[in-house]
Amino acid sequence: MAEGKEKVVMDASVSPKLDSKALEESELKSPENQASRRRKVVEKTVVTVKIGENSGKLKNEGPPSDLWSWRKYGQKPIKGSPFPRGYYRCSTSKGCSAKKQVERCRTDASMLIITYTSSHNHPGPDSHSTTSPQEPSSAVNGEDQPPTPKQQEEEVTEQDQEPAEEEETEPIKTSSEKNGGEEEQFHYLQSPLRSPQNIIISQEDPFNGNLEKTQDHSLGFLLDEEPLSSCPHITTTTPTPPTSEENDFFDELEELPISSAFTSFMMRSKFFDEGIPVVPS
DNA sequence: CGGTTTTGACCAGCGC
DNA sequence: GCGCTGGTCAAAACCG
Repeated sequence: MAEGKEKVVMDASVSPKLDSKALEESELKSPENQASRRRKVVEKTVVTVKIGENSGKLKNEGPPSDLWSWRKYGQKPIKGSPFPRGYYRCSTSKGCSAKKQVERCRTDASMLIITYTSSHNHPGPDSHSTTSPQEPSSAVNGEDQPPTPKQQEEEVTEQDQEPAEEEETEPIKTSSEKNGGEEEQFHYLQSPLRSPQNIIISQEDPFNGNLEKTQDHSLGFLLDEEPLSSCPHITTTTPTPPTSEENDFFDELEELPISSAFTSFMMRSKFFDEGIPVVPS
């Protein structure tokens, strides 16, 4: 169980690419590909973000705060989920095939599940901003796409359209045991990104059966039972109340688009490959 | 005026 | 083979 999650994260270190490249190419080549890529499996990066706190400014469903601009091209209600899923495409660059799906955790509206597909084939919007002191410089080798060195900058968001359904739903209070299991994730997440919230990243590799299994599993129980543990990779709750010092620190961070950092971070699979301090036990 | 968002319809893949 | 669900496109409306 908990291990599953870890696994997910770990697997995340798999390099995400290949497909995306092929995809891009095919996509550009002919429109027919559209059909082919419809349900094709592509590398997917799943990020779970807790927006409870941010909801104040981020409202609800719009965590998409990468440095890239996203254009919404569709929205669909998903079976089994009271919340619709939004489909976004990168509008920063015309040829960019980066896409992402944003949906809320069906049981915990404060949790957002963002699924990134494909990667950007262009440098980010340029944030000139420091290259993020949080990321290890060793991660600078974009072996795949131009690693956009930027991370925080603005928060984009959407507004809450849902009448507050469960916005305040109790954040699955993970008990201590969960904490233990999640610890790793938390570490990993917090370390590199320093995010005060709970962000879980998991990457789905079509080539990796493991992952799917894990996810499936989570989802399975998510759909049928244990409505409480809803989010597949969720984790939970604020683990530790930051001390005043940290609090301050977090406070600042909160102002930063965490997701953005996250995204960029994820985009750089390199980072994943090398920066991940987490290790399977 | 340009870009983005919204909504409905269509198409393709997947499961039964 | 059929039905269902998910994903994308296209047109219209809205906003900055």
